[in-house]
Amino acid sequence: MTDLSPRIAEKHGRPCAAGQAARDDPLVARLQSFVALTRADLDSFYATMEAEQPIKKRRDLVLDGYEFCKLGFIKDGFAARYKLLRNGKRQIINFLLPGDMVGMPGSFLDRAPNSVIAISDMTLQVCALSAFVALCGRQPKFALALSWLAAQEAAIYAEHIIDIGRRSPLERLAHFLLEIHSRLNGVGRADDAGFDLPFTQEMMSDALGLSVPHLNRTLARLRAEGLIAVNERRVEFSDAKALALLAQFQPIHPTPIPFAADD
Amino acid sequence: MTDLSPRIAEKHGRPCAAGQAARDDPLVARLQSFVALTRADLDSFYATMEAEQPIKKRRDLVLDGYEFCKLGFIKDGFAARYKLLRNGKRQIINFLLPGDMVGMPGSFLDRAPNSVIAISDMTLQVCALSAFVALCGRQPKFALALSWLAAQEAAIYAEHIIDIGRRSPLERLAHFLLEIHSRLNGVGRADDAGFDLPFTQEMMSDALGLSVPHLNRTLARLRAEGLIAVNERRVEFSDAKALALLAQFQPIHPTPIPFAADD
DNA sequence: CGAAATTTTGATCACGTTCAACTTCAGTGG
DNA sequence: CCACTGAAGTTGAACGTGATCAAAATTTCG
Repeated sequence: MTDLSPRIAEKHGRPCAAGQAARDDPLVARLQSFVALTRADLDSFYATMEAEQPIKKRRDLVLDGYEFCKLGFIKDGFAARYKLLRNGKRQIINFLLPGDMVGMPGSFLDRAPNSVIAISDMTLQVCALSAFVALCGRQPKFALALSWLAAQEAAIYAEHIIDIGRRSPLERLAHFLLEIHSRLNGVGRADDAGFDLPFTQEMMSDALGLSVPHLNRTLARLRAEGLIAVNERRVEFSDAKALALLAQFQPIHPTPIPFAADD
Repeated sequence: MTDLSPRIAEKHGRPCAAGQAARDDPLVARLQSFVALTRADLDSFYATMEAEQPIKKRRDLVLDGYEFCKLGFIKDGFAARYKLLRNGKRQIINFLLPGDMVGMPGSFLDRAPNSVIAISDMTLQVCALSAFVALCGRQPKFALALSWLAAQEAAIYAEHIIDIGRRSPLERLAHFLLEIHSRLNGVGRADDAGFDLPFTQEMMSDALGLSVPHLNRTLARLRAEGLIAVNERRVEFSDAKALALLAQFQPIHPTPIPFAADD
């Protein structure tokens, strides 16, 4: 029904055009795990983008309570979605990594339900939500891709609820490290052995619902038990097997969009 | 681009056809808050449904770790999305109310990341994910609607993270009651004064990351402080103002899908 | 009605918070 | 080059909240 260019004949799950783009665009890398994108698709996608914005560390990207109607895709850098409470406590809901979306769920609601702050220098691709909607009208696969991304987001949040609600601090931290590693790995920002932690302990404690001292001790315990090794912000999984077992970690993999026959 | 029947001429945000359907279908009631649906739209939507399934209380709808590729829409009754951990603890991620979706996010991943169980008798409208995708190819507005629903889901999860992570048990329970009330109200299952609680205290404690005794005491405290009144499973908000202040509750309202000119 | 599930109450204790001090390190300007 | 500053990480001691376990009271349901 849509104008799928017949140029690509490959089977599902193994797209497609533009290995080029995939290499420098983490979002494309993510999308290609569940939807085939032709070069034409990518072109019309990039055409909806307004600009590639550089963002300074510590800049607020979204403000809790305000209307927000852009869609931002992180090309590089890190951010945190959080909420500040009356009592001064902060809960980090999620860390945003390359390939993640900034306007979700804020742009879909009358006002953003939380804030987003850059925790490193970033580069962002931005478009108006209405422009993306228009694109979806022409090519429904993008609307479906959006749903798929949103579902992944929800699945990640669900794990965070489980982390904070019922996992012990040790399991919680183990699960967190594995999750971040898995997500970074999915966009080519980590290797099998480990990754560079882009967060401070204060941020992690605010994400995991712990106090900073306790997070610190818990991290020390993971080290003491020989599960991880940390130096210079780099985390190595000394015993990935045991760590995954401790955390009961199940990686999140999207299923390909089940297009009927063609595609 | 899609066949929007010109039959309806009303302005945005105030749809449209089929007040009939809206009255008995909570999903339609929800959708109409952010997308205009013609009678033709509804017809093609209902046409993708396989069946209207009655479900018995305590039935498992989705099993953690198994592939699941249906989309279920709750017409009536209640369910809980949860995860069972090795240590026997259970975390309820979300309660599913009339108008909620069952296959989110399970059907979008290679395997469901959590289980869903019916906590009352239910009636469910079910379709294959692939059938819904096909519908979206013909009418992109449904794909967008799916994204909007997913974004709402994510926003609700985000609040749960904040609840469990950084709100005191009292604030947490207050927030929970207000959230459920607001969601029930949105599909015509509650009045301004209060609502019928369809959950046991054990379920609520598993949702809020508390022990049953502590949840019970916290509930008693809300009563003692004159914020709510409970009898026969019915919750009345004696002092809704104070309750919302205590919980820092901000209701979640979707913004209309920003279609360009027409529609 | 009887059995099972749910709600309520009580006593004890462990875990994680809080608060405080100290260390380490990177960046900056004198 | 070193002193200064502020941010981040580390360690310790005391306290309090909420878990745990147990049992009774109450309600629901087969």
